[in-house]
Amino acid sequence: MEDVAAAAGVSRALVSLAYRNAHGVSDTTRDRILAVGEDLGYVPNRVAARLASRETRSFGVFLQDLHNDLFADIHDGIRGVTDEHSRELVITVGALDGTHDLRSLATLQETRVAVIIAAGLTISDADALAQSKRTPMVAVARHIPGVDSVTSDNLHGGLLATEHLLELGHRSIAFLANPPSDGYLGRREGYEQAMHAAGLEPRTVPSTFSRLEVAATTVQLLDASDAPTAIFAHNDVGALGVLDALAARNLTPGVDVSVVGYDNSSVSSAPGTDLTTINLNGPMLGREGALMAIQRAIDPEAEPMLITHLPELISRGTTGAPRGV
Amino acid sequence: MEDVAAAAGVSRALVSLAYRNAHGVSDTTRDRILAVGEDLGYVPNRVAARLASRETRSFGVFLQDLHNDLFADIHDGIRGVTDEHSRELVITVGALDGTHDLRSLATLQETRVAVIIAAGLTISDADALAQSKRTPMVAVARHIPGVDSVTSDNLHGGLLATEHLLELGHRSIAFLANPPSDGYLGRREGYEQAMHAAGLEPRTVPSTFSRLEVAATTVQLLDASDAPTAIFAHNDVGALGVLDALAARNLTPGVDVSVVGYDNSSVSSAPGTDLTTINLNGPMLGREGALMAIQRAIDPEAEPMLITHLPELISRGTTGAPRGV
DNA sequence: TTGTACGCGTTATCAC
DNA sequence: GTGATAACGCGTACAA
Repeated sequence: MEDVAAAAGVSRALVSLAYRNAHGVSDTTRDRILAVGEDLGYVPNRVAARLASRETRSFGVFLQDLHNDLFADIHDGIRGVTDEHSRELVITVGALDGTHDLRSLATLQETRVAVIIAAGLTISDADALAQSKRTPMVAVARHIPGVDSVTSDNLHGGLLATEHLLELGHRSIAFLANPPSDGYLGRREGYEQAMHAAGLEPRTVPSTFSRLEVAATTVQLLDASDAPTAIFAHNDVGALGVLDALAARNLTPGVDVSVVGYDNSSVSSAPGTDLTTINLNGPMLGREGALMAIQRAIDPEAEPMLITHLPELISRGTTGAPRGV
Repeated sequence: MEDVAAAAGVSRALVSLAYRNAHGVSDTTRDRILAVGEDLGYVPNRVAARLASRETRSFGVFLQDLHNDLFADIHDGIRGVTDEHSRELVITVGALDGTHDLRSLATLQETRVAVIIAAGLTISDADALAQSKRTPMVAVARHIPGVDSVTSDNLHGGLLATEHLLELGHRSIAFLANPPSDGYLGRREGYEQAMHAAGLEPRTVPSTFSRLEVAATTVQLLDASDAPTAIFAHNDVGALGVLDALAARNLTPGVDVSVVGYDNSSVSSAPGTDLTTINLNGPMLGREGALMAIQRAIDPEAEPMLITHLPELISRGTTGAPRGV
């Protein structure tokens, strides 16, 4: 930068202003400076810029699992907003078993991002709250009390999914549950409430976030003497695992066994998948999360914000009446 | 940091060393320093650290499309290596239409990463080469002359896929091609060579990287009077689009129409998808790309490196003999 | 272990 | 309105 300034016959400060399109530098001088910079192969150093500017322009983004299309949807939503507001994104990725969450958040904090937009955190409410005291955080797809959150009513979604299956005539409905953790119990509760309301005994089968493992669990379930006629999976990735298991057993989704997922991630609408699911609307959650982050960056002291959407059922081809009804 | 040093009764330099687990700090002092830091709520500033250390420890990662499982695979492979070597990752994401590539590379360059690991770049060879002169680059899943590359022989893969279909007895085989660009023509050439060798006329249908758009193109193809009996898609995402189209027309993959993908991204092996494909081995490409980046960081002047794998066919359920054979 | 010169911009504060 | 000067920001590295 020093060199550019010297070669252009101006001060370093002016070079800085020119590169940032700041006003206070005449068009002619700016063009000249940029031309000289180009000539000398000067590339501004963002690290130095961040340090010097006490950085408030970039947001951290935590995405739990790149193999889950929902997080690609959320990322799309976030970037749609941040691109428009010319905010940079610092992205970190979790791990399927949730062991990366705290480390990723620490990284973002150490990078001094203005706000962390976290999608799919599996840490406890308490840990998340503590974390958000240090660097403001927006939780996406999860409600964390005391922390800005953009979420959807999971209990309601669980009710919708289960009631849909009940209305189709199913009585033997299993729920493939994710590992229990703060903030991810609503779907299970919705399922159990709906079952109880129908006078049925819930059948909650513990499972994981891995498509393969859900498939394995489902195969066992299907092979049992009391196999359910319908399966509600805690998310779409799980539902894909269920569909895998049905394929392995040569069963047709929606005919032999009904399947409901959760998320409406973009894969679920593909004709070849055609999964009945609950619409979480990842792109919208991402957009709103980013907008909330912008608000939070403006006023760090404001009360925690909360947006809760009411999810809807999207009925597609993987659900139908049980055999013999 | 100043405060921590004062409170612990040591110098700033020692605090720095303590936080980096560097040797030259006695265990007791380090523990004391960390305790004091914890007390004061001190969080080291990575931005400052990067600037001060003239940064050579972090790698930039460019992933073209988060909706494509291949890039999740590649990311997994990269992180497996970089976690072990305690290298940080700065991640940027492209856009389906390739318009984000240059901007993402510029961002990584401005962030002064040691090496950029780029997966799925769609810019021209010339642009990529020019870019790599500024910041060393490793191209993953693509060979760029003059740039470190970890790739797979796409022409060979195209041959394998087509020959597989020919051996099954297919004569009417269409290739759904990606938009033409440097470095992504091998699969098409392999297809065309194999067709010519069999005395058949290639039928290359232009398409895109979007699952939805490939599905739409395929539906048209299936509805034509001269619909092919087999379809080879330029990648797995495309093949999923083809499967979508088959589902929409109530056709069974591997029975009514055979489908071959390309990548063997982790979705393709799911029992419910069970896609015949060419194994690109994303996790391995990622690992090798990361290892190559480490080499490159050590010796920026070494000759460009190139690893080319010979891909293999993975025959699964979406291919079979054509009807009537 | 410590002192201290960096690294590389940004952002007041001024001068014309 | 244009441009210059100089004081930061926050660690790291190297000599002492």
